[in-house]
Amino acid sequence: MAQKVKLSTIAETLGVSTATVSLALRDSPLVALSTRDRIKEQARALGYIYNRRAASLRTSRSGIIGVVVHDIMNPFYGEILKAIESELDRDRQTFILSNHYDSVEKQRNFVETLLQLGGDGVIMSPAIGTPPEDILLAEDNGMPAILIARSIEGLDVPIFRGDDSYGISLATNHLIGLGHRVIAMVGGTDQTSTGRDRYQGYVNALRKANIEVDPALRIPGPRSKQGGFEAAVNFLSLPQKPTAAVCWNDLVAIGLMNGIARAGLIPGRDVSVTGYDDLEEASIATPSLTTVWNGQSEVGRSAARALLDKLSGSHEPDGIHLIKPEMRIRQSTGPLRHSGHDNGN
Amino acid sequence: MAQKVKLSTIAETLGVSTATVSLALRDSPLVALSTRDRIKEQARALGYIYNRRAASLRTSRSGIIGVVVHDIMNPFYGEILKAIESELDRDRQTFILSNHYDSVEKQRNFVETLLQLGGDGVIMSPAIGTPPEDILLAEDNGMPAILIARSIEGLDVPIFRGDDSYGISLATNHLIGLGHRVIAMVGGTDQTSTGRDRYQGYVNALRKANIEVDPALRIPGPRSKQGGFEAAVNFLSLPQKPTAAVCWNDLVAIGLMNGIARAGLIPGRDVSVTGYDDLEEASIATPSLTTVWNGQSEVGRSAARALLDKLSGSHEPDGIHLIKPEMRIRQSTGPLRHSGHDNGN
DNA sequence: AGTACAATTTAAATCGTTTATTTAAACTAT
DNA sequence: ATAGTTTAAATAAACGATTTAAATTGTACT
Repeated sequence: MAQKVKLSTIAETLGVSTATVSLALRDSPLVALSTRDRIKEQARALGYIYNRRAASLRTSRSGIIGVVVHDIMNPFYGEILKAIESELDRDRQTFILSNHYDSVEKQRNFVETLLQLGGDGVIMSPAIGTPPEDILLAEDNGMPAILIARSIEGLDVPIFRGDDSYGISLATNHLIGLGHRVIAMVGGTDQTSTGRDRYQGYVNALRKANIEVDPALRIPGPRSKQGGFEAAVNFLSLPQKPTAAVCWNDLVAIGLMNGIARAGLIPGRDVSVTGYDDLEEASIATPSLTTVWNGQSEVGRSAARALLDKLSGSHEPDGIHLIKPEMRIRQSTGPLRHSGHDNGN
Repeated sequence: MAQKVKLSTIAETLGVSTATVSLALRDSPLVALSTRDRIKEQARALGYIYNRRAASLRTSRSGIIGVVVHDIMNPFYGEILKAIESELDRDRQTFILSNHYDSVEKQRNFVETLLQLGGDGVIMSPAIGTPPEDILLAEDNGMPAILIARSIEGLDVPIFRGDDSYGISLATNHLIGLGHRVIAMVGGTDQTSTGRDRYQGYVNALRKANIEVDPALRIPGPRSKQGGFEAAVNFLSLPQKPTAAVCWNDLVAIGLMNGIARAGLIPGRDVSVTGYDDLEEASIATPSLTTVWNGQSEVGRSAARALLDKLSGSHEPDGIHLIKPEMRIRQSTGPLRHSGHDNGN
């Protein structure tokens, strides 16, 4: 590798000062247009590469934004990330992505690393059990945080997420409207705000329809396709013989449908299943999945926008921003058939 | 935010020099153990945060490694990324992830950004049409590159990938062994090395079994679940009435099976379908998918390892590293039934 | 007491930018 | 011409760490 080209290399070969070069490359009107052109041309010719760490050392803006979620391979987060990416790209910000897999420690390491790199801000879907201090660590060191998808108690940081309680009640009401009375809830956990909200929404909808809430109809845990698949056994052997399932998300729903199909029943006919999120996949599943659109792209876009606005000082975001979910009715739900799924028993 | 704590803050409050503090925090034997302890304690007490950009300005090692692939939401890359992540984590390297969506320009921007940030190295699955110069840009500026999954002609950079030609011939042979003679190939593109290799493997296997290769049986294009789903229509209306499909990857296969099911046929019985990659999802699909394990975790792990070794100077990797794929037989393939999929016509 | 040696600590240069302040040159207006 | 403006470029001081040569201190031995 040839000697590294830096501002001073350009300056020397052109017989000007580094200050002039620095200003010229950033198109400052302080340097004459003709000089600017000469300098830019030379920079290109020499293959100059801007050294951001040197610059940010001086300016204390790195152009780096961190994003940490449970699992970037999970399509739910994937859709959010895609929206964040396109919003940040537009502002020419570099973003550093990480999974925390719900490990508070991994998450803290990430925030720490980001601080070391001089990150300008961070967007996070906090790990289960995140103590407020871990978020404050960022804020206190001048790196504003925005939360997505999950809240943290006792913390005043802007958050963007879907209205889970309302959303799940949409799904539940849809099933009730189809005549179902024994409706299970499959997946999720009480350890996240999202989990509690969704269960609450399910309970509320049942109550409002005067259906007794049977805690045994809840199968907590699954959050993945694999989990939903495995939960099918459990679901099919519930003594109350549910005719429908409100699932934690689309992945669980698809997994559950696969499990149900594997047992010889036809999802959408013998058992109605709703998902949550409306992933791309929902519409091509077999049967296509009735689900609730959870505004992933909206969450990602507006969280990123909020952070950028805060950084540029143009607007200070705060409080909770709830995106209104919407029902998407497809083939995985249908009217109650009186045989139920136990083959006429 | 309180005044920023830096080395000199610690030095002053303790009455030592910044040199001592710097050395102490990195556990240099040059500084007395007692002093080291005092300094570390103070650093903790003051909430000191190491400034990596300042340090790397001096040391020219940033601890940043870039990874760019087609689409991180694609589970195939997801599994590779997971392996890379865990390997880099072990070495406490930060990794910056990006999609290029097969845009050469987006990919070049990423490399450029990485250079600006002082990235130590980059792992890439190059975008379609990547000119060798774009890789050399990295190498020439002291940032070694390692390729994964896809090759680039005329470039001497280490690469790790599955043996596509061999792998796809495994799948093809499996179908031939089951009695199938009219076997379509669904998905993929000639624009990547992978695409050409896989088609070649399919052709070779057919030839070796003395089956005539009919170009019309190739449905190029699809690489996603959605794509496979849509290709079903096309597949089912081929005049040669194929009884089996070798798919580009698991996603296409699953999509295709969904499409086939939607048309009233039963995949695994009426039409045999093979996937490629052996994603987690393959085993829970309905029917479970016969596929070829493509060594994603192995590719990711060894590519990361190779880069780290190169950076540490302990070993210089080079050449092509082919991972041997393995057959995974499940329920989506079965013996040829003489009715074919056209309902006895 | 003087010397040698090891164990600690420090001063100062350096990494590649940015930016406030100066200087120099070129115009303007009297 | 001269003082006053504008415009253009240069100087030099940061930013926050690392690193090496040099200085300081302490110990041991003759």
